Amino acid sequence: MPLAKRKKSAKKELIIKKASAMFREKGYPATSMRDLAEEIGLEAASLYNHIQSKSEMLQEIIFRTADECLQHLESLDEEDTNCVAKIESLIRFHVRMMLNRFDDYYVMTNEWIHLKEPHLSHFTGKRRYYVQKMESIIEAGLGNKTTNPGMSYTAMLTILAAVRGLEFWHRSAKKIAPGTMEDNMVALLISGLTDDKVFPSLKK
Amino acid sequence: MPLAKRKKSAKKELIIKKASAMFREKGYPATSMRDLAEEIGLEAASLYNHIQSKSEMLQEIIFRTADECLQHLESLDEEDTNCVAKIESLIRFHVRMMLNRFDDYYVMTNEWIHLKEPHLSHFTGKRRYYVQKMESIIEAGLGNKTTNPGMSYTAMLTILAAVRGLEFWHRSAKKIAPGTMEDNMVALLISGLTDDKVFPSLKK
DNA sequence: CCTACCGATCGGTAGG
DNA sequence: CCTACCGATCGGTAGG
Repeated sequence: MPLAKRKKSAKKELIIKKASAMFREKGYPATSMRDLAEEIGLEAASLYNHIQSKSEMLQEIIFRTADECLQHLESLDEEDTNCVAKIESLIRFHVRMMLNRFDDYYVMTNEWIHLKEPHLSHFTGKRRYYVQKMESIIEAGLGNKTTNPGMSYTAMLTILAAVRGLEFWHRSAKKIAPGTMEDNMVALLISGLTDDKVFPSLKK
Repeated sequence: MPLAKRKKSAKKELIIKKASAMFREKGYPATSMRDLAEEIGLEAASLYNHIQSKSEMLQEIIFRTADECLQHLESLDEEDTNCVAKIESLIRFHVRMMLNRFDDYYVMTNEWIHLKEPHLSHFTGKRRYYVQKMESIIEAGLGNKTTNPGMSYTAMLTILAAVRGLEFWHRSAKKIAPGTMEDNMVALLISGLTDDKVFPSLKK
């Protein structure tokens, strides 16, 4: 790729990165292209030399991040570890995404409603696929004779929600170290799934 | 109160209820007063005979709901049940708020960022008070010799986040009944807190 | 990459 | 409760 094109592409990445931070901070509809341009040091009109539109940026942020999650899920399939280990891997992956890729992950989980069709359906379709697969991994971990109906669904929702809730920890003074937080989440959520009082049939 | 005033106040409540539903569905900044007016069957200008401004509606929705949560927390103090029962009561209260008062609860937890000062600080102050009190209840439930640092904080975050995550269940086909969902959440989150492998010192 | 500008839409007001 | 309208701001384009 010629130098000029590589530079332009690098600038596009910078713009999208700043956009992700602002979408996270103020929400997509409340972020104006003029705010974004100022943050970067351009006039608003100049942004359009690098990006197509505001909505295109939202799409890029969300689908890139979603595809990373899907890729991790597929890679889990190829491992031959037991199901509890797979659930732990899922928790750790999402916690790390939330910590290391805070803006992108937050925008994906909170701003996807502002996608326009057909991208909105495209996203919800991918998400439906992801959560179903995740639920089936949890279900396999619980064994055949689960006591409560819909518990694998509840657990899947709770894990994803718990990670999303780390937003408040991220915003706060952060008295707890990232590694400790990750371990705490695993302990709390896995122990709930491996507690014999709730799930007497769990295969350890 | 004279009849005319009572009627006007009832219409205000109707407007705020519709506003809550729209703020939840599309987000506060993406909801226009013209959309809201159309939903109710008025011209946009006529809304201002009943409400002061768009932001005033957001404030009313959020602070009313927040005060209900605070009131429940204070009432917990007066009970002399043990700490695990208090945690269970907290979980059940929030799950029910999420189910029965979906729009208001969702707007409070997701749209508070769009409050203007001084209301924004007012809200974050109340929330800080709430979560600290909630954390101290959980900490008391864990006993003095908790194994992991910051576990009561993690548990508090996880409980609140898990309830917020019920949004996806609410949007979905709802194969699981509300009562079952509530029981599942309690089982999953409480068992995590009462698991001797994680918390050997828990006072039951 | 900027100046200049477009049509559309926003929250809200005046006046009846 | 409506008509008519305000200034501000939005995403985006033309033309250089």
